[in-house]
Amino acid sequence: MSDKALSSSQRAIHELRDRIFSGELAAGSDHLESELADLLSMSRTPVREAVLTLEGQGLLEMRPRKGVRILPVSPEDMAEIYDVLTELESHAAEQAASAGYDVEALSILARAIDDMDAAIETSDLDAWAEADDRFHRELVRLGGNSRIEAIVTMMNDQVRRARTMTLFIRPLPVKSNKDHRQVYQAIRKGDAETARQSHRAHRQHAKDVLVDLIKKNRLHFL
Amino acid sequence: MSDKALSSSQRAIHELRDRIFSGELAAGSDHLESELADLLSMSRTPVREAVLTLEGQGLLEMRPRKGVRILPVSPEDMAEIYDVLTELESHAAEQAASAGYDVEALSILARAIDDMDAAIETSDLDAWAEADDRFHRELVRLGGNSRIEAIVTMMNDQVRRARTMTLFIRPLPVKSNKDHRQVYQAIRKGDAETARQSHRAHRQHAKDVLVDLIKKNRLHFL
DNA sequence: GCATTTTTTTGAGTATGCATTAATAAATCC
DNA sequence: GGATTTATTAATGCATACTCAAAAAAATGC
Repeated sequence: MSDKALSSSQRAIHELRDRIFSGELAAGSDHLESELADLLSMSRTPVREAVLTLEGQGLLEMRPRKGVRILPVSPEDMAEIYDVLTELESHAAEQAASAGYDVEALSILARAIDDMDAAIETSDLDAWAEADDRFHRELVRLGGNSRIEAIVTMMNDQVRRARTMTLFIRPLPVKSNKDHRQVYQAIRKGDAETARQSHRAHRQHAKDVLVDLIKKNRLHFL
Repeated sequence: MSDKALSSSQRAIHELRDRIFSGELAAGSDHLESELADLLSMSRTPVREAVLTLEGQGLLEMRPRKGVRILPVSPEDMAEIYDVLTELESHAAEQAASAGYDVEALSILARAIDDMDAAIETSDLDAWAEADDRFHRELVRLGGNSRIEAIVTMMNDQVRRARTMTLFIRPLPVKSNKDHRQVYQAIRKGDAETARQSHRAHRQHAKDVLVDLIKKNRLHFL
């Protein structure tokens, strides 16, 4: 409906991203430019442009003569990424708390928390993941720093496959929503320092759980 | 000596970056792809590739039919960027402190601090800026997170022009080195929390000074 | 003289072809 | 037979040309 007037480059970016996230283009696999061009039924030019863009986002790597490599994510990468997310999201939480938003402005956040609770009730992991993602995205948006938004989006993209994989092996995130509520309350009260530290602790814990999970399950390159 | 075997795309990236930093390609100015291609004596293809890359780094923006726009940096942008730098560098400081580096491993840091002192003695602002940059780069490197390194580099590039401009209007950073030494000492002692908070305070202060300076001097778009 | 339509221009997006050079295979030498 | 050189292949990097749509200019109508 909307990609009617989408350029080939743009289409290439989206289609490649989708295929990377779905695993159709597997982590660690190599692909010639011409192969990708054939796959997407376009010439090499827009494919090259898309690849260049995605390389900048850390999703793949151009290796002259060896093809485009879909970057795998090691446990070390996960740790790096979660540290970045921890720092930047906590800052966003702090800023959001300082901004003095009213209840109305925080409704998306509240909704996401409720949805997570509901999802856990019904053990609907996909719904939980979606709501969790919504919570974090909105939190960062409320932080009001467009660069942080962009970086966080990038980092999340980099771990998307890993998160999908682990979603069904990890323990049910029953406790997690207590953290979310705490962050929410702190923001509502305008308590910047508590918002910051609660979210920081929340994220650090998530990092530990995930990295551990990946190591334990020998998912060394996702 | 080194750009002997450099591809046109790579050359385009470097030359465009240099011209953006020098101001030869002025902030806010628009340039057709063909114009840039002529400027660099190459075809549009490698120029487009370079432009795409630099767009990903936040240095310019492609606006179809209107040309490539060199992105200006507003005081709000500066604030955003410094907040990112503050969070990520403090984390690096914390990690560096936790890593248990010995004196030898911290020598570059120590050297940079000494050089800043010397530069202030002789009021050599360029030397001071260079050493300051060296200090921050090394600190981030010691933090051991490659993504943080990349992001910090990107953010620094985005404010490079602004920093050059303000270097000669800002007050002599005489006090600044006390902060640096404090961070250094904390890292040496392995005191992660102090390292983190000292650097955080240092960066936050730097942000306030710079943003204020830019506003006061009406340098609204650098 | 202003608004609206038509024409022209021009710049970006894409396909294509070719030159270059790295990687692979073949051939030669010891 | 193994190692080294030479020949072949093939993927990339780049230039070029073409298409199409947007913007500017010109022409027309009122």
